[in-house]
Amino acid sequence: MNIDTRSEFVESWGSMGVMWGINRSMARIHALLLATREPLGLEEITDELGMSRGNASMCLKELRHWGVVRRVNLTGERRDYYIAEDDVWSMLFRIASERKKREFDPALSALQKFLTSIDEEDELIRDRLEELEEMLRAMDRLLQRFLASEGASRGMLKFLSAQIPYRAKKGE
Amino acid sequence: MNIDTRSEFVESWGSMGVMWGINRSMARIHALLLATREPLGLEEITDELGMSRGNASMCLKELRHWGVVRRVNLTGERRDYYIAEDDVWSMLFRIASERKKREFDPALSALQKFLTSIDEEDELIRDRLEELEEMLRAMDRLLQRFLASEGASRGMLKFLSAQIPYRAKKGE
DNA sequence: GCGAGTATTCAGAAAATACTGAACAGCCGA
DNA sequence: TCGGCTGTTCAGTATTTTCTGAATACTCGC
Repeated sequence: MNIDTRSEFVESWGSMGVMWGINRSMARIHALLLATREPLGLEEITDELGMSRGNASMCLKELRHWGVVRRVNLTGERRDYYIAEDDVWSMLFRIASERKKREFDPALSALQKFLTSIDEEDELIRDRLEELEEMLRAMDRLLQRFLASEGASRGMLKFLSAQIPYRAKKGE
Repeated sequence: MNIDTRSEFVESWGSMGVMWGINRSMARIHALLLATREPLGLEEITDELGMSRGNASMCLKELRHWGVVRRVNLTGERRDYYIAEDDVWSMLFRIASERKKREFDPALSALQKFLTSIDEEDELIRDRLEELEEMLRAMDRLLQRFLASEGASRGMLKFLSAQIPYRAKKGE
């Protein structure tokens, strides 16, 4: 295993974490565990990633809370060790659900409420906001469906992807 | 038009902006313009939203850059006025494309590169990362397709949404 | 109960991000 | 050319988010 490509993976996973709304440290720890066969102790993690024990401890707590990291006890060892769950998707789904609920849903209902209060003659505003509302509602239904069942969505994703003919990206 | 429901819309749109990676001020200005028939001047915006001229000016610049706000000149007026483009989706698409390129694509290719460097016997790691890679690749293709054509994607979204039988949300 | 080794917490430090407002620039009419 | 009005910029400030590390808590063998 090439250690450079591994740390490249760890770092870019860290950056992408932001996309899902989790912070860099958490995402880096998660990536490190994903990429490592042996359970890692707190110290190995802080050494490898250069972060404080406190931060690592809190991140691991949260990662366990999301259900993507598990604490294991090695026989004859007092220290705690951590491994990644094989199931990476569950995290993404839970986080996505959470954010939808916190950010998307309130915006959609505020829009719907506002729509009912627009004056009759205000066609320009009404039209464009109705269009917007329709699209958001469509997205809402899709998300609801998609997030409701992890297993089904995995299958759906693979299926949909298979339907799309190959199309080279720029530069390939 | 009810002014309270309007400002509720403006504020929650501001919060949702974070989801798309745009900051609160930008999203609030955008929402205000979306919800207003008449072109607004800088001062009206800063008054209504309680922000500084400097901040508003920079946000408007960026909103114009994304192509969702247009500057108009009222005859006989020296000041600049701003209106929202009717097309709200274009912003979401462009921002999504940008973020995919900046955050998603590098993570996927780092993962792919790392996969090629995993030792033969490392089945556990290889298996789970291959699974992950497959899903990300599927997502990549979908996004590529979806983001490639705004018009087609709108249609697709509406169509897919129409396919989903109605399902009440909790509490409805 | 004590001490060594480890984990957790959290107040404060540091870093990242967003915002302000004063200085400056551009424009126009007098 | 000057003065008034408006827009833009950006150095500095405020706010938010993240991280650190010392204090504390826990656990186990003695």
